[in-house]
Amino acid sequence: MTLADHAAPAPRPGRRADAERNRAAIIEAATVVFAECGGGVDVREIARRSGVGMGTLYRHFPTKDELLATVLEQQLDTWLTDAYRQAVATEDPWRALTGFFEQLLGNQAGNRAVVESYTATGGPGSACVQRCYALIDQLRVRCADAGVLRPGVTTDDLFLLSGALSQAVLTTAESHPGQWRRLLRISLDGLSSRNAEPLP
Amino acid sequence: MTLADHAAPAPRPGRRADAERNRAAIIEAATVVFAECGGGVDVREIARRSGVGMGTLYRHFPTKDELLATVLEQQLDTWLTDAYRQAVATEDPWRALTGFFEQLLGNQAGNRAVVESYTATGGPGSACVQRCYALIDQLRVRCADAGVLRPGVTTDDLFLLSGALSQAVLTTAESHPGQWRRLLRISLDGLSSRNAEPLP
Amino acid sequence: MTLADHAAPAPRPGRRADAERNRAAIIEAATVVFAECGGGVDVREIARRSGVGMGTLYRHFPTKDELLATVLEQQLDTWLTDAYRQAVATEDPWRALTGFFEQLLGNQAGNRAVVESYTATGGPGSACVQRCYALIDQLRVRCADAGVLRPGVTTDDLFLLSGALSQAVLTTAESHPGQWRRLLRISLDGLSSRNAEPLP
Amino acid sequence: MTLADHAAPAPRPGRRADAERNRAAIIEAATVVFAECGGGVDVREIARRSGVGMGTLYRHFPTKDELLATVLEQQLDTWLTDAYRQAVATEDPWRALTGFFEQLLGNQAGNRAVVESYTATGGPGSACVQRCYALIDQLRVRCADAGVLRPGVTTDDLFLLSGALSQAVLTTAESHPGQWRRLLRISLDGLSSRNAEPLP
DNA sequence: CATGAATGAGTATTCATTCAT
DNA sequence: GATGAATGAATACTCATTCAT
Repeated sequence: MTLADHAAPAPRPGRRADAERNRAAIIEAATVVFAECGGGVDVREIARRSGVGMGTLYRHFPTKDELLATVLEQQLDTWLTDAYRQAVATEDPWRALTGFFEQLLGNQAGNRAVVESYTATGGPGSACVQRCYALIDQLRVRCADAGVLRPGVTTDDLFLLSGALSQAVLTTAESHPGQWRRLLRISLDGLSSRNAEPLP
Repeated sequence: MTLADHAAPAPRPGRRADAERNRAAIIEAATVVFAECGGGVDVREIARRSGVGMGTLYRHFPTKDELLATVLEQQLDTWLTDAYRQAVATEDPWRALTGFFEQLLGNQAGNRAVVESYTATGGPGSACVQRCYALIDQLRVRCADAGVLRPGVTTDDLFLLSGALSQAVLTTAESHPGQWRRLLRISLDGLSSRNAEPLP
Repeated sequence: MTLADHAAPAPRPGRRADAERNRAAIIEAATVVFAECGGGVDVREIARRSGVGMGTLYRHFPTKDELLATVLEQQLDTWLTDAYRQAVATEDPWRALTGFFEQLLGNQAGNRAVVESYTATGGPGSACVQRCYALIDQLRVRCADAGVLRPGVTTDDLFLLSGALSQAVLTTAESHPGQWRRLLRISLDGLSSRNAEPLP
Repeated sequence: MTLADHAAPAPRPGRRADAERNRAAIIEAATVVFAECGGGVDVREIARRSGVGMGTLYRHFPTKDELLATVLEQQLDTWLTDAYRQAVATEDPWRALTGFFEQLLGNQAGNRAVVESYTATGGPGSACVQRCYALIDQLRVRCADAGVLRPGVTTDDLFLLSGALSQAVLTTAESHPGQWRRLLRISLDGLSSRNAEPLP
């Protein structure tokens, strides 16, 4: 898997320029609106902020859910790409893992819809979740090979941790921004090989 | 603070018996329904399962939110009472803290509305949150005094952790029940005084 | 089968008076509106003319289709009852059959929705269609026993004829009202035993 | 009136060839789609099956109704031409009339839009209806002159009969294909001079 | 006081038609 | 001329809350 596979906005050939611009406007507006208001917002609000009519919106995304999914996937994808880029550039396996979490979570601050989707299904859609899972798995293996990871820790554990922490990120987004970093540090310390007790 | 302050149903004087019975029935039904379906359920479903009419329901709780809050408060109150009872009965401060989390989270397994409320406001309502916060504070102090708690850990940290973990409880309720215990163990290990690095 | 089974408006016990009044108002308005505009009308129009809110309408009829079906059934039921009453009171079997058709079709003049439903499914709903079918069957047997009916004519034939003629009733409702009676007469004459050639 | 007047596609001079080809493609697709799905189909479906864009479709037919009318006219025109050809080739006036109906109705089997249009306006559009009416009139006169037609039967009667029977054709298209022929036979027998009673 | 019927603004989605490319 | 993207009013249905019985 390479970075380029996901970072590009995927310009479809033979597509009219303004259509592509509208599609982008819709996604951009939806990203903001979903993040601010959660998945329950009125579709009209998104259309309004996109500057397009309802029909246009529904031409590009045949369902509100599809739009939501697209936004979530793209959002998470961007974050994953950023986080992964930094992780591979980091020599120390443990720092790579730590940095990955920090970056991924830092991006989610205040994004209601993403966290909601974690709540509902355990992930915003299989394609993207799988990628996230795969990345975490890579990082876990590096740490395990280096002997810095607590024995018995699974990728599932790390993945679940990311979900739980994104909840914390959201909860504290307004009242105590940044407090989640303390929780992250605590959890990661619990994951270090210095804690050798078997997990339940 | 004593247990009795909160555990009793607070019988209001001059209240007809059947009114009290209705109120109890509403809360009982709402507890089940909110837990199963989340805060988004139709109020009618609650009225139906309570066996009372809509008017009665709205006489006791002028708003859906008020009913939700009441249910959450009572729910959490019960759990806190249980958890606290066990905590005070436990000599070892660390075990007391551990047991408290375990019991509190174990109760939340599958309760959609409670976790949702953590998501939305950072807590299910001030009165109850304060009590929870106070209990956690007591447990933290005991651990800190005994020197078993990582230095610098605040009550806010522990409280936020409880919220994050309830998210994990819910996420895995159906697919991987019990996996949250591993996360709890990891986090708590990160809280032990064996990890002495300062938190961010 | 007796007349009373269907003619009564079926007052449900324990039902609030105004609810029943509303239900009646809705059906009445819907009957008019569906007849005038066909099944495609906006539900709001029916609510408006009923003098009730949308919610009330949907409380009584959970679906537009259900309302439409109810109206059609009741409409047809009333007509059937009228037509049947006259038929049984008529000694001569052939006149009974003739009168039945005449009365049934005469009622349908200008009712768009009823004819539409015949178009779509071959009948406005099984319960009522079955009754209609059964009545026609009775009349057919009487005629056949009396030897006045063309041999080989089935109830299906008569039933289909009624549908085809209701189409004619509607078509000519405004431009040539009453012309359908000529068609009815022609068809019925073709059904008399004076025409003995076998049907295809 | 000759056949050639109507059967030809009326090539408009100064028209580019591909425009004419598009127009033909649209009509062809629309014919199929309207027949299958009725007049309520989405115009897009027709554009899709035509292989042309919406703009092209609306350039040729400024309105959906206009397209529908065109299709119906051409459709009926073709059928009429066929039916007429056979009618003039038939010596016996009664057989000519009978064959005309049979052929016309046989073509309509399963064509939703045509029957719908009969329902709505009493005919698919004046030009074509007039031709149909004229043909029926010719056949009626032949029969009347030969003394095989029931006295008093008008062209209006026959025309209305054709509409009523097309309803029957559609109704039974799927469940009892061919049953309409029995009804046709019955009605035509009612039209024979053997039935001499005056019509209402 | 209990009941549950009534309310009506709000929501996602469709489709005939127009217009920029 | 052709294309198909954009438009936006229209439509069926929901649900928190009120109020007549």
